[in-house]
Amino acid sequence: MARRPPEDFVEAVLDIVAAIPPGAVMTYGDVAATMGSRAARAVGNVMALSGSDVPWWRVIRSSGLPPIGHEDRALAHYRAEGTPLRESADGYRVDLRRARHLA
DNA sequence: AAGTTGACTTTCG
DNA sequence: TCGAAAGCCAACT
Repeated sequence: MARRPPEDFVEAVLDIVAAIPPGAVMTYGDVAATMGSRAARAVGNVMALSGSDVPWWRVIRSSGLPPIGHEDRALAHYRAEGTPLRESADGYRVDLRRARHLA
């Protein structure tokens, strides 16, 4: 199982995530791409382990949905920061078109 | 060295 | 617009 990746990888991810301005979001793929890699999954793994110290809710999937199991908490943050949301029938999803932050 | 796993992405029907 | 399948990357056993 994938446990904690080397600190270099972790720090790189945390640095990028911490650089995302309030009200904006980035997809895992974008974060990975910013690091010069496409390890979207590895990024998610890092968030799951060390994401406690960074605004993890600003990192979401390409679908505009936050990580599985954290949709509720993320929503609270989005509403507090004024992140553009698209309200759906039984849920919501971030308006990537406007909230996406390019590094 | 080969197989498994994961807060993913993209393509196809 | 949605669901299933395949693809990819980094790390662990």
